[in-house]
Amino acid sequence: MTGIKDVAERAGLSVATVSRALSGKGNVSPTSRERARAAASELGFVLSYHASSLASGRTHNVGLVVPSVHRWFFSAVIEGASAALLEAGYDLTLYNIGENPEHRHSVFNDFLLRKRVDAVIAVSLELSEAEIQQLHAMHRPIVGIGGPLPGASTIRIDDSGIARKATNHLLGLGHTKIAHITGNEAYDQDFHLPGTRRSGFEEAMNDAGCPVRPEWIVSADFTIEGAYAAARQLLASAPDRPTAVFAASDEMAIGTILAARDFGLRIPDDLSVMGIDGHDLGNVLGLTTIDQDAKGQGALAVRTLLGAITKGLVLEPADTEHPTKLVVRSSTAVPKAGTF
Amino acid sequence: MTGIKDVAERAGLSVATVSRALSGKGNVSPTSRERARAAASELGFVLSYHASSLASGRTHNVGLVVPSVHRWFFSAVIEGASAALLEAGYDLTLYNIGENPEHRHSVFNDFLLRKRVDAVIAVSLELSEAEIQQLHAMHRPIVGIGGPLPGASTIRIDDSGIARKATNHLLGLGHTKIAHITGNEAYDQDFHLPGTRRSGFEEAMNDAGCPVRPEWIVSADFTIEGAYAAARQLLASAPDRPTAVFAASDEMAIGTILAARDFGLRIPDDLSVMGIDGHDLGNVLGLTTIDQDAKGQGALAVRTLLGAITKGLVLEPADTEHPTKLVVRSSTAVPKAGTF
DNA sequence: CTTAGGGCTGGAAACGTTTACAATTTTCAG
DNA sequence: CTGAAAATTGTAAACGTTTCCAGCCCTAAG
Repeated sequence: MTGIKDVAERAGLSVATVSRALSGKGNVSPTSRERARAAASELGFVLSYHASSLASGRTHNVGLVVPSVHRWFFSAVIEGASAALLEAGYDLTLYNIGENPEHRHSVFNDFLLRKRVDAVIAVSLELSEAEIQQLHAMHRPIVGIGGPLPGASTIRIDDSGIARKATNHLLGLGHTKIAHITGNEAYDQDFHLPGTRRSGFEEAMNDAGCPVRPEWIVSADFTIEGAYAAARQLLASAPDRPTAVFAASDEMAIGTILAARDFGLRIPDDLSVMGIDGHDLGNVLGLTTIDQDAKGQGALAVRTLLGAITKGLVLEPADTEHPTKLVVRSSTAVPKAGTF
Repeated sequence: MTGIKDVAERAGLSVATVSRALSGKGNVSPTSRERARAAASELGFVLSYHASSLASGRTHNVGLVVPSVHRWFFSAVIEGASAALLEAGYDLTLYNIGENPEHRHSVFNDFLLRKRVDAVIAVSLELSEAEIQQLHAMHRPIVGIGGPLPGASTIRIDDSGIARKATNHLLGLGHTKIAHITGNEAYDQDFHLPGTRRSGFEEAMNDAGCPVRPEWIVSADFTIEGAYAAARQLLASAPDRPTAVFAASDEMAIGTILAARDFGLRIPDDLSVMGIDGHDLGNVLGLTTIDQDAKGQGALAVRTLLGAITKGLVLEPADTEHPTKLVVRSSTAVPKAGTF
């Protein structure tokens, strides 16, 4: 394997100068820089990042911790972060926590501490005190997406506000009998995200003077499958059925649409449905939603971190609110006159 | 930061012995091992993987190259591989090629050559000669999933066989007017996967003496959205419509189901639909499919690689066929008597 | 004509491990 | 008990960079 020594020899320079020339740090004369570059490319030299990391303390590697890969939000964040990192020449190390508590434990207690990453992005993770400790023990910048993360910068959307916005969209169309599909306890513990969106929903309803009917608030696990089951129950009681459903995520809205079809309910004629997210499927299904640009959030997290890393700054905790956008499609409409 | 020296000092041993004790390699007396362990945990010592990698040449890190994260197959492979790697104490570095040709180029020409990974898993990537060269230039074991990869071990399913199996399932129910949704040219260039499945379909049809109608073979891009559009065209011609659709992937089958619903076609009464994959949504939609256990394939790839790495063997190219399973749900049925 | 200061360069000391090698101790068959 | 082989241990040399430091040359101000 050709090392930096070979390059130095070939270029007729010292190892130190070659290192400076190739990394772009420090002062090197244009002549030397060019000679180093030429020699390196002739030899097909590529840096050993282990050696480089060991000597410099920079790893050019960012850790991304997610609870799941296949769920829409996380895969979108991964794609956004991945592209941004690739452009910056950084590696992305993926830690998928999954359901297994042991995996979760080892990620926080072993993997992240190995000094392999320059920074960490944690997505939608509710962390225990101990886990937060471990994160900060790395002494690396951290950005949290989609949830609070004490002591770290976070990127989030205005959950309460968009829930109100969504609810108001339905109210504005004339709906009053609106059901809400929220997350279940597990998620609320983690994050309060379902709770926050639910509050937004309730506030908007109250402001409009519409009663919130407890039996029309059902919970699911944020997946299509889960919401499908929940929506079936909700929609089963034919005599008194909501005219609109606001789901706390697009995946749950999709589950609702599928369930509605099982009952022969046409959308939006018999039932208006909307969600929150900007899921790719939304387009096909004509789902009205609030796009939260998950890819953009991933990319923003990367930019935030890289900025801090290259400037060598300590990232002071800041809370960035990511913009969202109401996307009206065909799953919501004015309620049919005389619907119950 | 506490290093191995501190541990050695505290344990009253030499650095070498501590290293051997903690890594489990070489002979160490039980007493010393225990003392080393104790000292390490008291000090909260964690190995610097950079230093370790530099000295040993082992990175405890596997690279995973995928064309996309959000599509079902890839996210499933990622989850399978991720869990297996986590258990083995390995990091997973994700290279998401995406659509951008520049990203693709830099992954093969920069990232992978940085000697940062012990092995590489390439998923469903059609590689140019040059890219294959680059891969092998790493001198690291490689496993390909879901497609041929010259000179490397591959894990694949019997595409032709399962296409025949799927088609036979429909034929067995009594269908003769069967359409097929295949991948488009881009994918066939890459991979011949759509072509192979399509051949399987045609063979089964021919064996059964059923005509294959060219206008009933439509292509899409393997996504729900793409297949939705394609299926709408296919199903638009009401007077002469197939009674069953076999899609080359579950996502395309789902797109078909959504399109069918737009036309008021009931499934399976008016139209039987089946796919290939084992997509999570299949359960909700009652989709009959052939489960290819993508997670399992990811995990198998990891086990294959790790076996080779730990034994220090060169991985001789082998082709492993992963088993698949026909899952009959409610999207396929005997065709209605008298349907055209 | 001095001299301070800055650009450029090379030597060599890190960075924190692993591991070859040699030295020492233990084990055990004869 | 003896010697050979095996087990255990420590010393020190890698691993391939980055970066501190000192030296040199050159410019420009005084």
